[in-house]
Amino acid sequence: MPTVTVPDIAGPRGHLEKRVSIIDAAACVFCREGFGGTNIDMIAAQANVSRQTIYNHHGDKEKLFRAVVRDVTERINAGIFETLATFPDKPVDLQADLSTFAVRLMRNCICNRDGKFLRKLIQSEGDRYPDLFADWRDNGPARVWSALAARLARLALAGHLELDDPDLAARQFLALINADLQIALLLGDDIAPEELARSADNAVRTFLRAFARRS
Amino acid sequence: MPTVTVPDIAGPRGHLEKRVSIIDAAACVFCREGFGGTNIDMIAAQANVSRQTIYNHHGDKEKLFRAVVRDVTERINAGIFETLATFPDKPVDLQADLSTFAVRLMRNCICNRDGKFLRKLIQSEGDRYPDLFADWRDNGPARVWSALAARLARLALAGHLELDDPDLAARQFLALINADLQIALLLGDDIAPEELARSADNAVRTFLRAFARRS
DNA sequence: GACATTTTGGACAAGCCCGTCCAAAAAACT
DNA sequence: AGTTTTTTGGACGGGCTTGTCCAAAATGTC
Repeated sequence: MPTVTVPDIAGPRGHLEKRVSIIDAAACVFCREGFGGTNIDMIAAQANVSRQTIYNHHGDKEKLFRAVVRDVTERINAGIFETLATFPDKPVDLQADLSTFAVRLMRNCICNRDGKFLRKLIQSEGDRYPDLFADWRDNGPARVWSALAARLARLALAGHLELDDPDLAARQFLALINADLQIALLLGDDIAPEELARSADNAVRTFLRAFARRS
Repeated sequence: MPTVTVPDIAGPRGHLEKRVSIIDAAACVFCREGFGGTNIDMIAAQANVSRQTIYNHHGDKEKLFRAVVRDVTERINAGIFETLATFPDKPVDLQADLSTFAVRLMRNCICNRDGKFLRKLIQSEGDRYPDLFADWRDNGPARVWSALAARLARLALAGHLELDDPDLAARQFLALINADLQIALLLGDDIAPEELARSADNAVRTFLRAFARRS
């Protein structure tokens, strides 16, 4: 009986190393070329692996794609909540503390490779594979917003902010952070650290103009 | 000598009707499927035209794509500046006037089919055809920002706003407008008018909290 | 060193799609 | 009606890609 290499979630028992190397390379190529523009040979070359090995591990172009998406979304979600944990609950200098927090959020979650990939993928393949992103759609942004909203509400309770609607404030905080970077993000350029800092500073200044407690 | 149908900008003298019908259908399909995922037969079917006719008119898949992009960007730019002309220079009720202006901007320029298409295309094919969007990149957002900034500066001069940096304010105005709609825009959902109005209202309220002249 | 598992590279069939050619039909024009 | 232009549909070659098969090589395990 031919040992069919079942692409289980746990993996057969093949070398994990190759497995992740393939997913990594696939993410890279899929992101650059899109699903339709990618062919397996590109991925094989990028991963330094024979084409057959890819089929052994993942069985199918679409299955591979799904595996990549799962991988990326998980990593992104983890990164976001990790960064949210560094929110300045006891701020010394509200402007400065929120600003560095914003920079962290951008750097770790939005401007990095995974963030770029997810945005691109959701927009280009979102309607073709609705189920693929359904999970992210339901559990991604909404949970981030409410987590951030909770932190902002605490700041309001502590007397630092004046908020009517913490959820709205959270969304607007994130929107302002993106204000100066939208085109760069759209075009996929990378962003210099100073630019990032400047943009976060602008965002937080406006945010506080709107929501800081009037003295 | 075989009359080579040159795909000049002015068109040979073939039926304009077919010409635009093709470009329209192509925009539709390219938007849905991406460049790589589109095949000419889909476009032919959608346009009720034989495949050969498409080749007669536009000669090439890539040329057709470029024509579509040119078409869409032109229409978008025109729409934006048309809408910018309706900016409330003499506001009666600042909140209400800016809010309806924001709604117009969203409806006419960002949430419509062309807006969706351009965003999707820039993100998915932006790096493969850099020259295609170079024009938009240089003349699109920057000019919109400065036009909007000029309008905001006028409001400031008239005593309605307090602005340090009108350009920054313009970017942040646009960012706030998008705050509540980001996911819907990313996923390509259409947005109910009431939702649009509510979101514009939220954005303008926060914008004015930050920038309205302190009484 | 012997055995089991994985990986490799290359060959291969099947399918898809682009772009071309062509002759017949339709439409537009005079 | 007669002529010119455009459109149509179908056939076709060539290229590329996916996924499979297989035997040889590499790698790891006991």
